Amino acid sequence: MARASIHNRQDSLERALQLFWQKGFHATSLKDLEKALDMRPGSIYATFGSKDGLFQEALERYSRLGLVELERTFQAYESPLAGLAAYLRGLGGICDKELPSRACMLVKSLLELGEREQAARDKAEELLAGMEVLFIDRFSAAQRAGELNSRLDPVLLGRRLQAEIMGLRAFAQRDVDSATVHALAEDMAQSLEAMRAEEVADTI
Amino acid sequence: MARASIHNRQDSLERALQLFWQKGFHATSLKDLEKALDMRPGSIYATFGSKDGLFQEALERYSRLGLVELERTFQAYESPLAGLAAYLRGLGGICDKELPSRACMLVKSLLELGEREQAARDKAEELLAGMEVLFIDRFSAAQRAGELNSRLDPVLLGRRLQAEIMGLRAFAQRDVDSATVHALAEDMAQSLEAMRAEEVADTI
DNA sequence: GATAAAATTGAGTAATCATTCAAGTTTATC
DNA sequence: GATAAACTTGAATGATTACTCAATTTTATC
Repeated sequence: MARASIHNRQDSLERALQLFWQKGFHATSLKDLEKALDMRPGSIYATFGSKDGLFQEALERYSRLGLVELERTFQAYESPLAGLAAYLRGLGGICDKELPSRACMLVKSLLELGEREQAARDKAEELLAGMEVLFIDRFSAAQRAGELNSRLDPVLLGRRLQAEIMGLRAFAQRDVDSATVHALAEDMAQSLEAMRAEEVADTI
Repeated sequence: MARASIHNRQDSLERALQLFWQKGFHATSLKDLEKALDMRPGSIYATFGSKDGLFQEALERYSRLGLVELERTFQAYESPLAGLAAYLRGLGGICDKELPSRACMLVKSLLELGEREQAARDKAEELLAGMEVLFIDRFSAAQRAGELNSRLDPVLLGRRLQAEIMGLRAFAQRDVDSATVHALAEDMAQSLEAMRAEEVADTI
């Protein structure tokens, strides 16, 4: 029948993801991808269709893995607010990890891509919207659990948290000490925890 | 003697700035610049040296104009804290303005540029550091004026504000309503104002 | 108007870009 | 081992990239 793919598709995609995350869409050439994937142009195009298509698949993979880690963090904490704070504190250590970039790949893409890469741009938008929903859900859960004053707006809080994370990670892209980013994340986490209602709200 | 430059240097630089801010460094081609500046390659290179050099000058202009607006906002308010809050609220209207991009050009550059554009990257870093200093100064002034609890760290607050602004503007780059960004900025401004010490601290 | 300095032009460079496809290689099934 | 399907190869494509430079045009001064 057929020849088994010597290059695992997921593995190739992961390598492409690392490269795109580090260098961005425009600065990543097909030559770079050929080297990173150890594949010749024909194979790359047969497998992924186009540079643009490969990039979009990389975006989806990035987002999927990010969501998994997010959910995993949430599940480790019974309190929704504690889960969100823990996620922020985890991001404080982003400089200590060996990552292709400290900035979020979705944000990098959102800021880099223009009309000529509309499809990929839309993809990044869509995936960011998905993340936003998750944050909002957590704040809603916190509210249901009585952790949060019922007058606060989970939608606003979710968006604010997303903006805060975007900012933290963009800031971390600067040439700054790990300790600085840790302190920043800790400060953000404390702001979040300060929203915790002192007493569980009475349900009349 | 000489022929007077028909293209005002500042004017050309402004056009280049608009283009670079909108499309980023890599996606802006010399063809694009030729059209926007109405200059032929020879003139561009005689005037600015290289695409990279032109970009760095554009970065500097962007930062200079940004700093002017920042200082102007601060001077309009006697209270440092009120000035910072007003700047944040002003950013809430960023979607209503016709700008090349809602995201900060320095942040876009920081996230886009790699080792191959090290000089421009360093320039963006340096200019961001300059902005950070301004924010820190304002928080220090607020502390001296007794607006801020003396136990708070102006350095941390300044960095946090910069991260928050980076986040707000990156978020505003998403396909969101103007009202959403206004609400986000208002929320951030209120957080800032909530730091105001209720009473002026006693100077023992 | 002659001269010279400065500014501009635009065709041309070599390199790189994403992409294609005919030919070759590998593998599964008979 | 023959067949066929799947996969890989890599030279070639035409477009685009940043950049150069000899020739030209413009302007200031005399």
